[in-house]
Order: sequence, then structure tokens, then C-alpha cells
Amino acid sequence: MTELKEDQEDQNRQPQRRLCDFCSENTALLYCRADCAKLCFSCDREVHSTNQLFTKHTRWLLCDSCDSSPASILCCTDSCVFCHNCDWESHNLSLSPAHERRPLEGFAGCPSVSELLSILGFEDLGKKALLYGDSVTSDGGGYGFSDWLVWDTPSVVSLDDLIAPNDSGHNFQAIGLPPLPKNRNAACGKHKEEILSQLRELSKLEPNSSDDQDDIVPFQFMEPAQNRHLGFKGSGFMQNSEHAVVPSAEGSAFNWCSDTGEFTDQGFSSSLADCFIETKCLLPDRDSDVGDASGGANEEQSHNPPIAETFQMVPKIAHRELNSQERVTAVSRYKEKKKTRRYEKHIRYVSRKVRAESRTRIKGRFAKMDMHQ
DNA sequence: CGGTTCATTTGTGGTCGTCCGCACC
DNA sequence: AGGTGCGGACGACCACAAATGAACC
Repeated sequence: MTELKEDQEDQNRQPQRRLCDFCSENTALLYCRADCAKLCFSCDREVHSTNQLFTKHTRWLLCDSCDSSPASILCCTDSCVFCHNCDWESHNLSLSPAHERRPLEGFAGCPSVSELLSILGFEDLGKKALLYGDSVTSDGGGYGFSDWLVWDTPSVVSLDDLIAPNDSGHNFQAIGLPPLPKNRNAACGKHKEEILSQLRELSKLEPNSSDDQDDIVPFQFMEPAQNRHLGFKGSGFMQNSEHAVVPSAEGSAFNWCSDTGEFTDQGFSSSLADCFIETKCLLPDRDSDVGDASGGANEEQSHNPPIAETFQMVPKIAHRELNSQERVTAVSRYKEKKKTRRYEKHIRYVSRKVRAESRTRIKGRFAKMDMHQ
């Protein structure tokens, strides 16, 4: 909590560094490489919902250290997100090479508040709790925001993920980086309070905002003993479930170190969780279902399986032995997804790009300059 | 310690060739 | 089941300005 307070003070001390490039009012929390812009959640939605092209822009959280680059590393020890540069400086040069870190990924599209919560690792919180955050205090029995801000993220690794291109500005590769967990986004660094605050505001603007999938039951409750003995603090589905399961699908050398000795192949668990996310996205968006805001949560649940139920399915699958058919299906989905995975190219030096585009070529290759010209 | 010089490394894009998965016969 | 063709994905290639690092004054 003290750290949290310090973080907030830090934010207050440097308000200008994180000003939204679009509205110049709110604190910027996201970075869009395609636009080279720092954005608050509100402007991010405004900007990236205008047309289908913009929705393809991938956005990252803003680096907690330099406040100017997309964060690609989460330091669980510091509860901070870093860009490659700052991660390098923080964890290589000095102090804390042993810090527990893991990669982060951005998100694209135009996610709803609920989806953003999920992306940022707040799926436990839910939109409803977000909206009525005041009623659930951190002191006493309820779950205040601050309670959700403290978690441990598992160390994970997949060989594929380690091969992921470094699209940040330099060539530094994260050092001693553990494999990617299924949910690579489940973290939001030092600015959690600001993130939650902006999401809360955003949530109020969404139609049907009070009637959401936020009957999401904290995952740790559904997954009692297993994850708890792993030392998780109820950080949400992704953090927990990722550890849980999954048979080895592609011989990944990196496994979830489940003390239970269950199958814990990371690659496969990734696929499961990814498929799971896709399933979630395919569900009717109740946020957009403006016309049906009357039914109570329970009633609605009975008609339309809430996302929370979908989330619950995974641990159920996870804890039983997958039969061969399921395994084959999951593996093929994983391969398919891996096949189509794309990363936006990041231009570090625009001047070089301009020059390269204007250079003479022979069959696509750069040709020598004509000395006589 | 700061500035300068020099050597080395990096980054850039269009095309080609190779590999792989898939469909079809 | 095996062979063939097609299409998508992806790495290699090229020259050179810019960036970076080391050495020196």
C-alpha cells in the first residue's frame, strides 16, 4: 500500500509527462505505435473506433518509467510495466536482475470496458464492481480496488513467445525473461488506480453499463486448492488458470511448474486460453444489447450464458484429463493461431525509411549509387 | 571531464527463393 | 495413399546514412 501511495505521488509529480496527446487533459495510459500517440482510455476509444482500419492499431500500456514508450515487460516484483529500454536499464545495469518479469502484449480492436478489464487482468473485478467501486471498500470484508491491485503473476514461458520479434526501438532483448503466460496482458503497472478510474468513467458511458457480465466470480474461488497452494492471490482468471493445466502439445521445453505435477505445457495452455478468449469474444456483447437492460443478473444468466460462465469452463476443462480428440483440436487451434500471428512493424528511424524508399533498387535489392550523379 | 575523430554496427524496403499447408486429382 | 499445384508466410539480400561506441586529445 505504501508503494501504491508512492506511485500515486509519482504520478502527481509528473502529470505533464503522461498527458493524453489527443485531449491534452487526461493522463495518458496507452500508447499507439501506429499513431505514435499517448492516449487516455477515453480518447483511445474515440480514436480507434472511427473506422475498421484504426481498430487494427495495436495499443500498449505506457511505460511506467519513461512515460513515452509502449510497455512490453511487466516486472512483477516492482509492479511496474517497462518498455524494452527501461527494462534493460532497470534490470540489467543495476539492482535487480532477479526480479520476476514477463512479457506483455498489446491489444487491438475496440474492446468494451469489460474486455479491457479482462485484458488488464481485472477480470475478477468486473464492470459492475468497477462502476460501484465505492461500495466495495478495501477495508473490511469487501473487495476494494486496492485489493485487486496486488497480485502475483506467474512466471511462464513458451519457446515461441521467446522468439517473438522485438519491435521496440532497440535491439535489447529482455534478459532472463520467462515465457509468456496465456494472458500476457494481465498487468497494468503503477497506474492501476488511474486505469481503473478512467475505465470507470468509460464504463458509465457504455450502454447497459450497470448490467454486465460482472457476475464474474473471482476465479480463485472456483479454483480453490490448486492455485492457492501455488501462492496466487486471486489475480484473476488468466493469472491463475494459466498455471493450471494442459498437456504437452508441442514439446515445449517450458512448463508451468505446477507443484501438483499436472500437465503444464505452456504452449498448449496458451492455446486453450486463447481459444477461450476467442470464445468469449464470440459471445453476444451484452454491453451493446441496449434494449434488454431490464432483466436481473440472475435471470439474464439463465438465458444468456455470461462470460463468467465461459471463464468457469476453462478450469473445469483444465482439471480433467483431456481426451485425445480435445487434445488434437486444441493443438490444431494453437497451430492455426500461431500461424496467423502478426506483429506490426515498428519504424524506429523514419529518416532511414524515407531514404530506403527513395533508393534505387535492382530486383528489390538496394543498388549502388551512381558515382556520376 | 568534455569534445572530437574514427571505426563499427544498425536499420531501412522491395523482390526473390524456399518452405509449408492445403486442396485436388 | 501419394503426387501435383497453388498460395501464403517468411528469411535473405542489397547499399548506405545514421547511430553507437571506443580511442584520443
